[in-house]
Amino acid sequence: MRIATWNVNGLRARLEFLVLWLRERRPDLVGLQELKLTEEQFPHSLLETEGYRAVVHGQKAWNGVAILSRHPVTVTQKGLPGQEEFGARLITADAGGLSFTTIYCPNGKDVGHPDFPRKLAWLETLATHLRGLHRQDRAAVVCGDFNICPAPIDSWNEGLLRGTIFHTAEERARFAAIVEGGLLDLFRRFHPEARSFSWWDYRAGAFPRNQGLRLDLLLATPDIAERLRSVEIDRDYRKKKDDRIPSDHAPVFADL
DNA sequence: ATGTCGGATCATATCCGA
Repeated sequence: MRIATWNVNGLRARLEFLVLWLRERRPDLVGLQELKLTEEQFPHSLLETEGYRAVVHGQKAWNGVAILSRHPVTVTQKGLPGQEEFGARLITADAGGLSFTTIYCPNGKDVGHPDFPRKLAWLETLATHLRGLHRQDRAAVVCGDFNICPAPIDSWNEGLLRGTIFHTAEERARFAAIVEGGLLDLFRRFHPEARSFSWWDYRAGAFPRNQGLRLDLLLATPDIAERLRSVEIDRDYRKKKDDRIPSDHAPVFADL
């Protein structure tokens, strides 16, 4: 089974890219973030012709998450309870014999911005919510755009950026509390030393210079980590394809 | 070079968020 996460940065702008990727990689289960559309605008029928059912938690213009599945999928949660005012950023479904959650963490903007403490509170709420979810003691995946560099190795320049957004001790402590609830970072488990990134700013030639961050993660319970065969950051799909503009995030996928 | 995107609007140019 192939599971994946991808921040598409606007599904309507990325639809051709998404279809090409689905055809080439054939994932079974995909968490998508930053749809930037309402559920009514979601291209259900087009994706059905590609072999995918979808559950969607959307909103106008911003945020929005969805789960695509080649197999039957049942939504069990839309939205992070208590944090709804921060937008449509969480969805959970049962599919493929596991609980699959995808999240889009608030960006936080910078450490002095009012959104920064709100981001920390959102992460604390997520940790508490996931502990409740995982108390059911079943196979679970939590994936998405965490908007955190989990460790110095996950940044192109920790020395320059330490203490700035994505690189603070406060964010890393909230992230540690999430994984300490019983989740493993599949990419880091499979590639303990790799300096690989999943996001590169559109500006300043960041992608050709490989000035990126690893913000997009597949977390899973230990029973799933035991089944892990490979994990890959799909850097090819951060590249322009013909005249199509890529998302600023690459997909990440794992084979179980 | 804070150099680019996607989406919305008091729209065909400018803003906001990332």
